[in-house]
Amino acid sequence: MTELEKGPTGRRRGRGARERILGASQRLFREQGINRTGMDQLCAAAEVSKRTAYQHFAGKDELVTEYLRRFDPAVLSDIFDRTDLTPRQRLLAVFDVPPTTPLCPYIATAVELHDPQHPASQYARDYKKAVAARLTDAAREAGATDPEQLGEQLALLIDGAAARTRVLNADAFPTAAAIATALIDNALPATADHDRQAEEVPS
Amino acid sequence: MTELEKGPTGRRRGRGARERILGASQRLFREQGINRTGMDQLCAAAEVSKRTAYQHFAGKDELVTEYLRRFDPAVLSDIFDRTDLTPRQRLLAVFDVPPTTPLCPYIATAVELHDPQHPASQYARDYKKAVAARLTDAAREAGATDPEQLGEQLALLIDGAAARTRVLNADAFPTAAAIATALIDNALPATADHDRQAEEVPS
DNA sequence: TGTTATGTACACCGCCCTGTGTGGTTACCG
DNA sequence: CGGTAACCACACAGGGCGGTGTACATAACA
Repeated sequence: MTELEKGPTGRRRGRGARERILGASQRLFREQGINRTGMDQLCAAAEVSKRTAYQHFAGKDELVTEYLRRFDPAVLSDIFDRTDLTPRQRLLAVFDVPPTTPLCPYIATAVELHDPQHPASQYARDYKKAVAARLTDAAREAGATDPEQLGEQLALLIDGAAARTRVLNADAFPTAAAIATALIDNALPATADHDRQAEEVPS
Repeated sequence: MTELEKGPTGRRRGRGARERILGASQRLFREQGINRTGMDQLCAAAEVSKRTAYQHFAGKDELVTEYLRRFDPAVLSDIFDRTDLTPRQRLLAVFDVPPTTPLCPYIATAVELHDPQHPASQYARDYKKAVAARLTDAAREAGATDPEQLGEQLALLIDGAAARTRVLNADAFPTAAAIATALIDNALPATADHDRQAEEVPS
């Protein structure tokens, strides 16, 4: 269809440049990092002229910020909105990340930009707080004695697994899951048996 | 000064430009990040001519690698070599980091360089493994049922606290310490009481 | 004292970066 | 069919980057 209509240089013509730019950002920023990905390369990968890119985004900073906002649906919501899991299972499902994930882009972006006041860094903070809040909700739902503490602890485990996976080049999420199990079992003394039975027969 | 380095002929070398360069690296790389610190600025801060810097280090990559090697004595050894602490106290002392620490430079470097094969990234991996090994040793000394698991878990907590502190701009080490306490109490069922008493009267 | 390693001063190179100017082309929509 | 918004091609500015060339100064040692 329209994909086959190409210009002199083989680039796709037509509309939807913004989505192509953001798509290329997802791939390149994760694979190569933000600082090592130039706008030239990015525009080439998106099959978009440089001029068009700067008509959609005021600058690279704005593009980076917008790039970070496109993870939420896939990561946060998909796990927490599953109703087929018990609250306890939901708390643990966060650690069942497939090894395809290179690194939490929020941490990577915050480190690469190195400026806590950068809009993208602020968004990363907000996102991390939102995840902790979600975990706290699930912990409360599961009947934890101190839901806020457990939520914050599990959030730290996620970040620890992400950072350690990056540095060691080896999956650290199983270790985090083991810690999470111990913490949850400690925090849910009364309903632990019931929940563990529920895991055997999810529905 | 007392810092004497031998040349090919065994003679003393000069006035410590190398040390000044590495000192400036410690400050600037941590404060601004590696990618955002140019060699010009670095040499100016070290009060060293650019030419001299490139006579001591083949390139920025080599300087970065050497910069990473200068943390070991201050962080790793100082804590683990304290004999006035019980093994259990040593396992927890790692989380008593003063809030002056901006971020674990090993994680930051690995993320910034973004190349797992870079010598500095490899050294970061080695260092993280060494820390985990030290923790495992202490865990074994403390009589943990599975020292390797506990060591790896505590190492993950350290990295989690570091990463989270960076992203949230708030100290996450207390949370990590709380988790560590729970894990240690779980892993040291028999000797827990003895160790806790030993804390009251360290020597 | 003279020699040599060490360090200085500073201009300079080539590269890549973000970002723009200009003018032409294409797709959609009334 | 005509208008307009979106897009393209390409060159280029301006600056920072890592790294070098050249010529000179100094400190330590023989």
